[in-house]
Amino acid sequence: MHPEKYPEYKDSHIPAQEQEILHFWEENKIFAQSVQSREGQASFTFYEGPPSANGMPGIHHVMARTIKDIFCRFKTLQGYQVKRKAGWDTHGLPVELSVEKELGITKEDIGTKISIEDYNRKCRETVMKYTDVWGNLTRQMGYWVDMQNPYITYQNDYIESVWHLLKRLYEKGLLYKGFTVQPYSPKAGTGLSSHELNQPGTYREVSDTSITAQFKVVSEEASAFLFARPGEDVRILAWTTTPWTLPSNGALVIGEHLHYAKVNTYNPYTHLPVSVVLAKDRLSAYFNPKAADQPLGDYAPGDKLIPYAIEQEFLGKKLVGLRYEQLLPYIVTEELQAKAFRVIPGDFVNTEDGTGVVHAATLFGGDDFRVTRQHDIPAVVAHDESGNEVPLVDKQGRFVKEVSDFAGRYVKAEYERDETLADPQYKSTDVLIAIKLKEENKAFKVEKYVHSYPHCWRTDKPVLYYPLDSWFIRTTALKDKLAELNKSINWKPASTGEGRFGNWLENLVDWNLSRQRYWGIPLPIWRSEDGTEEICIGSVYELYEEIEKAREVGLMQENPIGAHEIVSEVKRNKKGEVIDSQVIDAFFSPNVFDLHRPYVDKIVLVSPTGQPMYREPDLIDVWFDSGAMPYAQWHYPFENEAQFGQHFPADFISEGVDQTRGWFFTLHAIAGLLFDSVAFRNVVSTGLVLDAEGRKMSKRLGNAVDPFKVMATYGADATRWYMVANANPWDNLRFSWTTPEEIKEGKPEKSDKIEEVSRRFFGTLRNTYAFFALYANLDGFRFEQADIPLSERPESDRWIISRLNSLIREVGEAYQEYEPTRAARLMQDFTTDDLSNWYVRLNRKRFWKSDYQQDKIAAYQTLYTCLETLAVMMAPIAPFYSERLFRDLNEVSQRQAFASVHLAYFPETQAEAIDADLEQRMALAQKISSLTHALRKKAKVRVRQPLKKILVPVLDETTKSQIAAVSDLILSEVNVKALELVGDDSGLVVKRVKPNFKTLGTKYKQDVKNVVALIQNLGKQEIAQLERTQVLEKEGFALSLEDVLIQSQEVEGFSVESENGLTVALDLEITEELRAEGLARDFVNRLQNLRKDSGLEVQDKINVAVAATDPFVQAALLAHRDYIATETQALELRFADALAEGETFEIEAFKIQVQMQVVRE
RNA sequence: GCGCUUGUAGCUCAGGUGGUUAGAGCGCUACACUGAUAAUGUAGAGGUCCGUGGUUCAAGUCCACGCAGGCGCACCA
Repeated sequence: MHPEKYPEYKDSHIPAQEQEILHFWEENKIFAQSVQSREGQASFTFYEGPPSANGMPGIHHVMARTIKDIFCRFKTLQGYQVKRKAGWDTHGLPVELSVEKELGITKEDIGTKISIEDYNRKCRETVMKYTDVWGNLTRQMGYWVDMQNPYITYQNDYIESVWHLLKRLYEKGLLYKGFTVQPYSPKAGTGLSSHELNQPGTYREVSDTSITAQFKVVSEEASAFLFARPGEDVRILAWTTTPWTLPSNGALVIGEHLHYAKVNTYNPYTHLPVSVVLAKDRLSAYFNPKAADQPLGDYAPGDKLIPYAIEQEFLGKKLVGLRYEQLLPYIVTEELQAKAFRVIPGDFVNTEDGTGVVHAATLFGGDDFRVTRQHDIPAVVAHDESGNEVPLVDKQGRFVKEVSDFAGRYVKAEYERDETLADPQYKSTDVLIAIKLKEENKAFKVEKYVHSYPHCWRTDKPVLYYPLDSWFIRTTALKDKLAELNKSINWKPASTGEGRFGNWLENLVDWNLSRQRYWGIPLPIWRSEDGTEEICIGSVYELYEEIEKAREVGLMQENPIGAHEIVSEVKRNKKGEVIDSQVIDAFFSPNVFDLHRPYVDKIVLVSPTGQPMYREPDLIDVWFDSGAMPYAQWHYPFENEAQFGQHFPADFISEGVDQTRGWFFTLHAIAGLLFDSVAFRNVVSTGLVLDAEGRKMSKRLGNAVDPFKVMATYGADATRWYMVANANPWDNLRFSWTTPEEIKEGKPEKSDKIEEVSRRFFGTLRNTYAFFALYANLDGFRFEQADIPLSERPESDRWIISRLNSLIREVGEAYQEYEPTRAARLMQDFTTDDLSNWYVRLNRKRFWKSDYQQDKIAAYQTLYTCLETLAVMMAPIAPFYSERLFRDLNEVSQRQAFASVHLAYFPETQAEAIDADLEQRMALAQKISSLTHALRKKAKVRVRQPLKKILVPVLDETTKSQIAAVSDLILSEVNVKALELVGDDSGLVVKRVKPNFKTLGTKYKQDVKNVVALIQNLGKQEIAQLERTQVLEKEGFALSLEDVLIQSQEVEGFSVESENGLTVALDLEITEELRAEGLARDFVNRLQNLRKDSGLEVQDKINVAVAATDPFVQAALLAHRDYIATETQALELRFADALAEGETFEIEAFKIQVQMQVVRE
């Protein structure tokens, strides 16, 4: 059984309708069907970037998920099988912070007030706090993703896959232990996160000893330009506020584009002549201008004023590569001599203070570390007893023994005990270093300097930037490959791929995996205490086996991971005695063992030489978790190997642009490093959703938009459509809408774009459907007849079908190219402009007037086809209304075998139905109609008044025949009797020429202006001559026909309108005959209104009596009696002298009495 | 600071490879239409194309330098 009638809706509440559709989907498992029905077809792989269920979803999630949904649905319509597994990101700092907030604790309390065990248990509970809300959002917005079997990053299977990947990296030599330079508090013995460093009060004004040191330039070929005479002492000046880093100096950094100067002067401490190099902008800080004119030779040691002379100036890049002598040679190695002590460029150098030259100590500064790495400058290091490389300052903040002069001394006075500081003889290390440098002619200036410096929030002591152990993935080793692979990825927008992502890859540094935290995937590496032996565990079973080894040597009492189950086969004789027993197999059965901390920390393994090995305490970066999802979501390689193979790499992913260095990178890196492949082929990076003022949405500002509220007001479709159609997904979206409360309060000045979409697009589409349903139901049209061939349908039908097919092609291409905005706008324009405003408006009469014959059926079929096709094409963006529309149509017609639009197939373009010429003709018809309307308006002649003719001057034959073909359409649209095309020969057309700049520009260059003036002043004869002979000589210029555009802009004797070269003239003369017809039409109009006001149904018949005194009116009505009767469905139109009762119509100056009676059958 | 991105009408956005009158929708104003009617159509007003300089016969479009907003990076997830 299927319905006979198309549903007609009165006063429909859209969100409620969407609820109905949700129920339909759920009851009939449409989502599951949309996947199952594509079984065996090519698969289209989509990866869901896991959201953290730890926070509430915002409106931007609707944006991101709409984009994901669109392409998954589109590909399904194309016949691909699109599985989409949901996922949850469950680890990481935000979870920890929210737990700490909830419990009112800090990181400090972990291990004391709360055990790691309890803390992690709390994290596990908290992280899924909002899953219900997320589930609701997913459902409400119509986002189809498989929430039944999501991957969850904290699950053991997931962790095991991650471990497997880490082990593979380890085996390839891509996982190593190194260090990063981080803020470090020697007194607390711990690194500080930037979070901790951003606490109020950590940055304080302190007064430090600052030293401007002299670095002696090595005289060689590259530096020859600096040496004015043999044996000259040339030194580069560099300034530091941390003198304790000077023994570790490895390079000097300059700004390539900064200006530097070489100055001849004397050292203020040793009084020796010296030539120093520093930034030109900094000269005034080091030299007194009063001494500028003083001859160098006049200087005597001890003089207050030290003379100086600027010898030469140059750009910083000239200094790059120069070598200098090591300042404090405590550590001397061949490698250092070969590679270090060079001038290198750095983009962070400025001339606000110092000398414009920055001293770099690889291990004691973030910039220093980065810039020296980039230029392959080795770090200055000592060695401990085990031969490991160690920095020149130990973890307590003291110089190591190699720094002989200061061995064992704290590098900062603040670290000393109070008694030590109380000693009047005490001199800080900074000061001692300054003294030493002064004595050795290596200091140019020493002074106290007040600046802001970070302090540890726990000990109040200054922090050091210090190298701390970290585990890294050697991404730099495969940098080129990653960049190469990136080129094959289709990025939307392309600039994110080439620019943001491409640059990131170019400047890639090794990926620091280490996090000193509690809730995350533990690094599966066990190490002996001396660091000489280590093992990386790649599976739960491997861990089991290693524990067994440890158990054998007594390091572990039991094996918490699992057990081998020994299965024995025992044979007994009849008496029940054992005659044979045999171990036939051993199965490993894992225990329920949480792979998180603290449990894994308790596991001690044994090295091949018998040393105990302890787990490296770090957790891994949660970004590795999410980057591992292509593998770990399937528990690959332990299970689902085939599944994985089929679904790698992804065809499509999409996330916010802020994920560029996040998920996009980690996916790419892991796939590139381990699988020599991209992880995704197409990626749409979406922009941000901002508030109406362009500010970022945040809880703090209170401008966050609640997605549920928006959808409850306008429904998911309008919200989705608005987001897609309004701007490209990669542009930021200014989300503007008016809440129901604001409407009540009356805030009309705020624009509401969702409402606009809802009304303008969905409203029009609903109206168009309602129009169709109304008449189709009356006529019983159920699309039972065969399709009427296009050739037998009228021009306007063929036109809209042609437009529809063009639309199918364009929309298909737009989706295919991941341009959803283009697709949405195309469909929107088609619906409002072509379908509703032109096709339906022009063809209304065919639906309600004529008999139920071929022409009418053609009209129904045409409109039906447009609506149905539109429903399928818009389904990816507006899954709800498209479903409603499709089902409302299809339930009656049963044309398609699908219960849901989402099971249907994307329409194919019928190339033969596209008629470019027809589309051009119709465009002309639209333009001419519009111009005619404009003329009527100007003359204040109402549309119901028929007019005699319109004149259209046309010069070329193609346009002529095109207009002729659509003249009937135009005439009925504008209510004019005739359309006359006037050609060249009529003598009515006045021609105008416009310069064609494209040809003129290349031909005349500078003379263009003169030629243009010439062309604009061409007379009638000259234009005619140019047309005839193709050329015209005037004032020395040889014009050819292609240099001008000829247009007919006027018609003699008529008022005209023109646009883009098309001109229309309207004959405004109204004959008596026309006037009578106009009156009849007005009469019909009034009568129709009366019918409607009286509440008659469309199909009701009436009898009409008219009393009109004026002879003109009588004659007019009589002459058009049949017309009036047909239009108004009057069975009888009777004329009377006077009527006792009834309505009075006022038309022009006439009063007409009318009585109307319904005819009941 | 570095990198990416955006800036066009009151609002939201279009404006291949440079071509002279810069467009659309909404909003506003006026008018029209009235068997799609809590719809619809037509027209009008509304622009320093962020600024400055340059290239060019010609710049919203190309180049340089700025200004403003947004995002990312600066070892934060």
